[in-house]
Amino acid sequence: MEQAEQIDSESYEPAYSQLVNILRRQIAAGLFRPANVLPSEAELCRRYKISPMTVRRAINILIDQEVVSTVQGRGTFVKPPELGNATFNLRNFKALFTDKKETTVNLLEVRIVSACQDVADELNIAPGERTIFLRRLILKNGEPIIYHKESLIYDPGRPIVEAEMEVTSLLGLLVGARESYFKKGKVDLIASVLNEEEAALLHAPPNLPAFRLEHVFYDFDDNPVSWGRFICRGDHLRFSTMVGI
Amino acid sequence: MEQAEQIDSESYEPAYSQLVNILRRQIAAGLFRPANVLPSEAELCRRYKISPMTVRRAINILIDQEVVSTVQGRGTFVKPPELGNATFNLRNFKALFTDKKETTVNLLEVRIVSACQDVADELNIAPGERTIFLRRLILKNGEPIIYHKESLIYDPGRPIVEAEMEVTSLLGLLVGARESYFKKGKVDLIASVLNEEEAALLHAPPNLPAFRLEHVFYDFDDNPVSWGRFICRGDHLRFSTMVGI
DNA sequence: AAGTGGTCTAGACCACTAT
DNA sequence: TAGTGGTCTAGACCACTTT
Repeated sequence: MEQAEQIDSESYEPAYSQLVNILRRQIAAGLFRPANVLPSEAELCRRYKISPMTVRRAINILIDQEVVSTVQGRGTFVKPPELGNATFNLRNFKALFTDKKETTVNLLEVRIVSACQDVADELNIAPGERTIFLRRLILKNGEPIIYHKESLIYDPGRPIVEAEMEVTSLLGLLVGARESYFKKGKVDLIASVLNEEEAALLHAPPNLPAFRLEHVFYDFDDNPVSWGRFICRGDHLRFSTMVGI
Repeated sequence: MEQAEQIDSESYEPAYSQLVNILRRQIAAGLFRPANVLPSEAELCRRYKISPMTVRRAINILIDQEVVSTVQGRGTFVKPPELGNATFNLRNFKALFTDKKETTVNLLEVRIVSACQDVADELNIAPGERTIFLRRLILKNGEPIIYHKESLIYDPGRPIVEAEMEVTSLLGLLVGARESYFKKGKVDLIASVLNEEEAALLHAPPNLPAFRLEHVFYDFDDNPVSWGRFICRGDHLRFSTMVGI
């Protein structure tokens, strides 16, 4: 039969990973179709001469790749691709920042201001309390593509405030290139259009479609520390992903 | 010391999962901070009286939760939360569909049409070839919230065409509730605004911010079979996620 | 040399499903 | 009862880093 592929125990690639790839290839080739059952784990052990734990590990990986699902006592089944379990990540968004030759960050404004109502709500403080307000413009090859506004809790005792002032610390938010005083963050993606201010800064027409990426970061006491939003021209950013194999 | 928590081998919850939760709680509580090193795997074996494989499994889960990272020979380190590895899923989008009491789908149009240039490009056929063109309106509590346009390869020999005609098959795309003739799909998320047609159908003003969710599905020969887009009012949909713990 | 993560084995035992 | 997935052990061996 078509059982040509074997696992090379001498390979640099671990056995479980080889098996993942073998099974993915077989599914992609149509050997197993959605709702079909895969060979049992015991059978896979025999075929590929590996132990049950190694087979199990491979299956577990396929499960959280959403390629198969298992039913105890019945078997392992190929899952059809579902639009509903597509996931989008910020790789494209991050790529706009990470090329340091092409990307520059302009700090437009840093001010200590009294929190207005909505900032106070987001940061869980009383209106009028002092916050640090930052505005940044991210340029790629000299062209502005992202506008960032951020409000930070003002607390002289919290070293993060000083660090965040630096323009470079923006990268820290994105790729966590340093020790962090944050425990967690909440991130929202919202459909938007450029208002007058944003359009002017981004050299784009008002009402251009845009993504708004809002973020709130929390410290280890679960208090919000930073609230901000990225405004991204819709014509410079799209999220793309695959479902299935 | 604070080593109160132990693993209950009688529990319904597997040991590896218990350890994942114990470590997550300890990190969330600030016991281990970003850039700190976790106890070694051997140490965790001793502390929790479990075998190396079980500890390893827990660590692997924390790794792909992006909570920790490992360096061979050095140790396991707590990762700071990073905006850049936020991922968005379509749970909110799916939720707009799945409540069958509140949701109805109106099939506005089904026609066999000659493919125009852009549809031909997407479906990898010659312009003028026959395709099936569908337009659907998804209503929640009687209010239109999503507009769907789809073009399908017309091939009498392919049973999917008949199945796709049914309005209910839209759900199949989303949750894969049936056997599938698709191998994979490509999904794009794009910032948009409503045009006149969309605005009229969705009872919304033109230029309202909107998400455009484009999809192409492929068969097992990697040929595109379906191309379409969902137009979603931006005020009815937002994507939200967390980073860190 | 000692300590760390990383892979793997060869079985054991359990829970569930089919027949 | 026989076959399936699911968990777990107690070690072995390897690659890497630190001292």
